[in-house]
Amino acid sequence: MDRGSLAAPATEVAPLLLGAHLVVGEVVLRITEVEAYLGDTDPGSHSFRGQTKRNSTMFGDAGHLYAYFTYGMHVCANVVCGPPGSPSAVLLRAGEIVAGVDAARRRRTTTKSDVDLARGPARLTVALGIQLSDDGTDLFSGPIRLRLDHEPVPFLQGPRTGVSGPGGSVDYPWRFWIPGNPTVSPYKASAPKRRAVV
DNA sequence: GTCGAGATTATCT
DNA sequence: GATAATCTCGACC
Repeated sequence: MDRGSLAAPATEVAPLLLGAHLVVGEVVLRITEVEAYLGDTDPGSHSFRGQTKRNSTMFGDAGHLYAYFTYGMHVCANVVCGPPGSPSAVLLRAGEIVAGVDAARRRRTTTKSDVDLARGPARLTVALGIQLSDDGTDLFSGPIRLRLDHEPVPFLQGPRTGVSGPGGSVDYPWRFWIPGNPTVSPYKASAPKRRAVV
């Protein structure tokens, strides 16, 4: 697999990234959860509203890193995919540190367990040391490297829970994750215990 | 473990 | 001035 593998719709690239390794310095992350963003189809995407200076990277060539600030405090990392002109990307939501745990944990002192080191989009970037200045980095020649030489892994896919309402479901949050992995986001549909009504 | 509210800043209208 | 692809902390079960 190489850069060409990323020149496909985000919904097809997303499962390819599951189980892939992202190498940043001495830290190696195994991707366990991603989310596909098709800019011209998903209203939730930054690019849906048109190209701006911030998301211009997402309009560029596949195989580049799209990093952006969110909520002022956090950085999220995406892998740009699809052919040029298609503002699609895959958001890295969660991962598992398989090497360089020390370096990752050093950056995230608030985190206790190794599992929590990269459980979450913003946490992931902190653990890897990805900054806003890394936006546009080539994932095949830059300091941040994406390795797609892994074996295919089983994965699950599903829309956001609770949005299955008829007519009102304009949301298309294509989420892909590796089932059974502890690093996958815990906050999903969680059925309310038996507390009072919501 | 699960639920609810606050924090904080770059970017866009 | 309003918004946002989130995280953390405290409280409850």
